[in-house]
Amino acid sequence: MLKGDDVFKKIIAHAKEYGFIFQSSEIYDGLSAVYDYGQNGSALKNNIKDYWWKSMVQFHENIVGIDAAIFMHPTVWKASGHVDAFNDPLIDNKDSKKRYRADVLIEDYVAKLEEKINKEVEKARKRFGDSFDEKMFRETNPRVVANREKAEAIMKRFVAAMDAENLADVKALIEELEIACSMSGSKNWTDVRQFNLMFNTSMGSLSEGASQVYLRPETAQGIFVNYLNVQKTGRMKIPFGIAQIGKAFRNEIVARQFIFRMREFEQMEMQFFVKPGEEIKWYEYWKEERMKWHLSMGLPQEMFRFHDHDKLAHYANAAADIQFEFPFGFKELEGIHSRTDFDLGAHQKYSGKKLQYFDPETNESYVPYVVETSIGLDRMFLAILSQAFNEETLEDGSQRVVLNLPPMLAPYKVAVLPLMKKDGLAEKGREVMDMLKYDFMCAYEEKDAIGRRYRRQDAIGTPYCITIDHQTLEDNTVTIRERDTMEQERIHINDIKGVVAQRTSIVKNIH
RNA sequence: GCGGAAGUAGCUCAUCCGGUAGAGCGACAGCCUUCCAAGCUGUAGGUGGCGGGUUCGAGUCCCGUCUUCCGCUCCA
Repeated sequence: MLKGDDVFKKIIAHAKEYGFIFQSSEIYDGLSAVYDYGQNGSALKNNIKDYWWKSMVQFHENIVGIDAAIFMHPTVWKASGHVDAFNDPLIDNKDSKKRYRADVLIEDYVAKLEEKINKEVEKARKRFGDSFDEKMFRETNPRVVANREKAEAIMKRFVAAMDAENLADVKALIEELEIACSMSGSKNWTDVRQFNLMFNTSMGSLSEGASQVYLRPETAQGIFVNYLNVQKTGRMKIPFGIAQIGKAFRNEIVARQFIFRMREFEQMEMQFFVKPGEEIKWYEYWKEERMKWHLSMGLPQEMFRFHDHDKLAHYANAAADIQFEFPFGFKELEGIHSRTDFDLGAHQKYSGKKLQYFDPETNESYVPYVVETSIGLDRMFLAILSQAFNEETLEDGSQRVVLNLPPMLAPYKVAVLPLMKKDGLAEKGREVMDMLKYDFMCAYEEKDAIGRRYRRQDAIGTPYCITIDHQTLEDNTVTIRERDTMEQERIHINDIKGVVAQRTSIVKNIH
């Protein structure tokens, strides 16, 4: 992979120019942090999905796949903690650039008032000695009463403003109270904004009476709520896993870096259900397995590293990222988390349904522990694309831009190129095309010089080019050109299918 | 969100101090050519991101807005 500041820009430009990634709604000036996959991008993305799915589901007897809906019962997100944890009013100090939760600022202010009251009380206690009647003092001392009434008024107004979703009044309150940023001392605040991680929409055709539902911010909950369904109908025995690929939505405040952080994105997740006490063993197992998976695609080892989390989320007792060295640095690509029994436990509590597993060996029931592997499909796409993108200077001094994609992931596996249109070469090319197209994604091109067509295929990462020349008409042989080396060999038409299948197969990548 | 930069043809860019936009590549059609882009001919493609303002006249100056990139901030 190339490095440097310009490379990322080049990759983005290449992704657009060759039909991999377009900005969403581009003709309307685009929609921020939303992207569309074009003709080649969707093919590459599907191939990544396919490889992941096969690696997780097809190659593991004890892992099955599901496809849960994006809409889920609103209580799911209460149980998961998403509703409470990510619904905060935020405000920024313009001078220090420091971001605060508006509710915390106000509550801190109120806490200070209470401190004042308590100091007042303590002072009085010393002054009056044993005869001090605290209750009486609190109810009658003018300063205490004033502060308490002020605190109560503030909280009342704050709660009312929040209930009415009147964020302007929350800001007004902060300004009236002259709350200053603790870092800069500045009172120069931005507007208060509600940070809603989750997108919401209404279910039901009439807006009144319709219930609010969320677009899921992660796919995992679709697996958890189906845990019992799958376990029972699939007669699954612990340990077992449920995999899923699907869209998720997060209303990121700052979404950037191309498809690295998008508002609509796709996750490939597998939740592995294990016996309590064995979760760390499986956590270590999946960390290694997932790293092997990345390396199986031929991506260089030095571009990956583990990053263990020191600070754990509320649901986890161990967590690590697999980071990839993107053109803009090492960033999270995949997460492996030991989620304990937090999710199933929470759903058991909220739903009132028993989400347990009866272990015939020990003759006891328990809520399984969960080890999660969760990879961002779009990030994987970007990792592969940025790793594959290369600008080469050839021996003759000419340049070529090539995507050295793993052959099994390439949008087109093979391009069929008659050397010339005339002399029946085009017709022969069509025959070859018809022979191959049911087994492989094939491109066919007969326009322009052969060299130019090779370069076009290089630019979209087609690993093999079949060229039909005059000799083909005589002995039914063609040349097959390898993308990375540009070397050619002559093979019989009847062997093309086998050769391409062998060289682009997944099996080649499995150890 | 804050600060900086940018936005002109599909792509990369030009257009002097304001005078109604051009090139290369690419695309398309044809010619030539028996193996690694840039031979020949022709054609299409732009209300200069969008909206206002100043001006006789704005791609050019001013304001707003959208989008992208970079830095900071944030990120279950």
